[in-house]
Amino acid sequence: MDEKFLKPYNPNETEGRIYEAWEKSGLFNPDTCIAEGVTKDDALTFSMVLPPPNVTGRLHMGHALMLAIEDAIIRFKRMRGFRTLWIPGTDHAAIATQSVVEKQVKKEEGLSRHDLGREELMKRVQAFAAESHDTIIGQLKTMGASLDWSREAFTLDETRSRAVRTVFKKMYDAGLIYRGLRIVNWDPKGQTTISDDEIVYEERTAKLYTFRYSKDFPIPVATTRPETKVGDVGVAVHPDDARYKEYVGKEYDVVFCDVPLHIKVVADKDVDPAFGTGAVGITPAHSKIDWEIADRHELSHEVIVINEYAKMTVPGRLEGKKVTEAREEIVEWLKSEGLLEKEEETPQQVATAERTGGIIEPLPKLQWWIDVNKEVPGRGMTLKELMLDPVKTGAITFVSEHFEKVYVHWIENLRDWCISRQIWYGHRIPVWYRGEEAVAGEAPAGDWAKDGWTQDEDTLDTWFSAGIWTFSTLGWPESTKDLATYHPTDLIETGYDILFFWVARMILMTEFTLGQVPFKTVYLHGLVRDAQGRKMSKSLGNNMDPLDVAAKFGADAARMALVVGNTPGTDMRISEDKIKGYKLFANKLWNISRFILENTQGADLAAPLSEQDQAHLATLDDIAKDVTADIEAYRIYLAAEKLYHYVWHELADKILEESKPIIQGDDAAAKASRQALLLTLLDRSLKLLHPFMPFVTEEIYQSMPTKDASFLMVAKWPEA
RNA sequence: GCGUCCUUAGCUCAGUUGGUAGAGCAACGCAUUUACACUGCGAAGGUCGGGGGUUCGAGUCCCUCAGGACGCACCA
Repeated sequence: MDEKFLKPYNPNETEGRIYEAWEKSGLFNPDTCIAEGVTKDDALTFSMVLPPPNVTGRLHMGHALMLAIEDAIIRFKRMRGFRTLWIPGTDHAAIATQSVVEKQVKKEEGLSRHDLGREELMKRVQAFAAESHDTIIGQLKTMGASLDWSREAFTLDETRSRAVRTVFKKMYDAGLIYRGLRIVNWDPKGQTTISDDEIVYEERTAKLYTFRYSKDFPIPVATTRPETKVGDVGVAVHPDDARYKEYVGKEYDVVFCDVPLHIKVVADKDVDPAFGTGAVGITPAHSKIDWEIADRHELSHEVIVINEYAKMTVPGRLEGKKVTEAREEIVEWLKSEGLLEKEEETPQQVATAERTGGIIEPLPKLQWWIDVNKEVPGRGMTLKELMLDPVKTGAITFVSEHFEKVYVHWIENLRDWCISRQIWYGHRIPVWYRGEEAVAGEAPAGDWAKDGWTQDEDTLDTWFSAGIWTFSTLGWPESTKDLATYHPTDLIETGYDILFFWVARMILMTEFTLGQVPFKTVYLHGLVRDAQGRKMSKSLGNNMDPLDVAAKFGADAARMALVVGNTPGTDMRISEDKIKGYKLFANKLWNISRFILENTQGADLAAPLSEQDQAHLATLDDIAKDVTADIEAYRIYLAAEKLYHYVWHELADKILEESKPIIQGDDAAAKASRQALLLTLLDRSLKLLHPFMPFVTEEIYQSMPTKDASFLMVAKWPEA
């Protein structure tokens, strides 16, 4: 027996060394597996992309959970003989990354991005991204992820950039990408547009003011934003509202807080007669719904009274004031003029930017959009329908079916996707202008700048490049062998919090570009919370660093703790106590091995098994059958638990105890049978446990007399 | 407002297609130079949120009520 078993299992001495050996073997790469005869040339494929972590810093426990699940599945498939590919990569994460660096520069040097300029800021961001990338790759390896590093990708590298430009052009030519002036979600803090999904609503109480534009104006109007009223061009009431019927169509000129306004009364069914006074002041430039109402009634869109810095632009007393100051000023003015009729508290959902926390200012802006309601040429369906179709037909299934309902509900409410951002880090919009001319896709031939062309200043939403990840990582737009072999991928595994951001966008982009689903199955995991059930956050100081956890208890223990009993789609709680329990389990397995190896020296593996021992073998066969079915059905939380239970309470507590007198006894046949049994049971247990605890099982396997492959990682899965 | 999920042992959670309730941790009793930086054995603990229905049979399906979490939404 190897002397290493005389000491308790020490993951710190083992895990790094094992990972290095795996990596060196090249067996994470399916091509090597085929070359070495581990995988058959014509084996079924199983492919998966790693959801690329943002290059914004370090990995958290959510990432560790993701890796534990995905690596378990990939290792299982690899051992079962599948041609298995798991592609690693990282995401440039546009706004997220740029804002981290901007904050850093502001803090350390007191400079804004405009002080630095586009080129210099990009240098800083790229340096930061490179550093984050290296940290993240190290963390992925620490967790034991068996990713094929030869195929690593980055959402902003050359191959992926080309894919982005190609998809953009294809959509542009199909008339699905358009440039349009609309009300956007403007983040004054981040100085960029954001999509609807990047908004976080915060519940606050606001004041609802009821007022009249002037003493002789016939209709009182309610608002929570008096400062926007200097931009009003109309008042809308419900068509059936008897109170105001006589005024519909009439026009009024008023002077409101020194600003001359021309107000037309219109009837629109979107107005709720029961709310406030049943009349809405229409501010087309600073409210989405007002813009639409103005559209329907041919009211002017031109009146803009707030700028990108959330400051007033109307000439006079309000000019240059922040919106909050202007609000107070106007309320004072209304009071002094006797125009304020009521002031009441009302609950309000304030739209804020997810990344910066800035309060969203709706502004009209010329932006790039993806039209989700227009028929896709040649497909007979809109993008919305293309997103729904594979889910409805079952081409894509969700591991927890209820997410299918959530997904459908979201799509039913989906509007056009704003894809342009006014930041610098990301894929520059591939459109070049010269006068009235515009070309999309690739830059005009020759020295285009000299020829009078300029490229669009904006960059693309980071989810645009993330949306094509399943095929851009396989080399598209080249028709590569990888693409033909591994796409559609089999499984996407990610957090439910990015179902809309990412999963939905991948379905959209892939259906459009390839006419394929990006993946066949969606497995969504929940949030990792602390022992009290709170979200982990910097401000609470309850963050757990996967690296610290791995250093203290071992990556195997962390992985087991994250997987056992954690049903897909539901949040889980993690504590050091729980992880410690699985460190003890690793040690238990270690000692089981020590006992078995110590007591089976020189044993005959082919010895005939007694009836009792055959029964023990059959028990494990049943477990193996169960576990295989569980993992195939993505119930890996059950598989891991069953194995834990078997190894500890069946193999150790019952069979090992029962074996002591047999091995020390005089019945040579019984002893030989039992020795062969113990080695077989241990061998199979190691194989079954490997996907969940890859390091300790590999380390033991290397000392097993039953060793039948270079690495346990590529040993054959025990099929009953 | 629309939608989704949760409520099972003191705590955290399982319970795959309906067949007389399970695990981990905690707590209790006992054992222990044992393969085990500990571990083993044993006992205890639940009217499965309330009510109703379908069924030979419901933690599991349907309805309803209550409490909690979350997602979406242009209520000015």
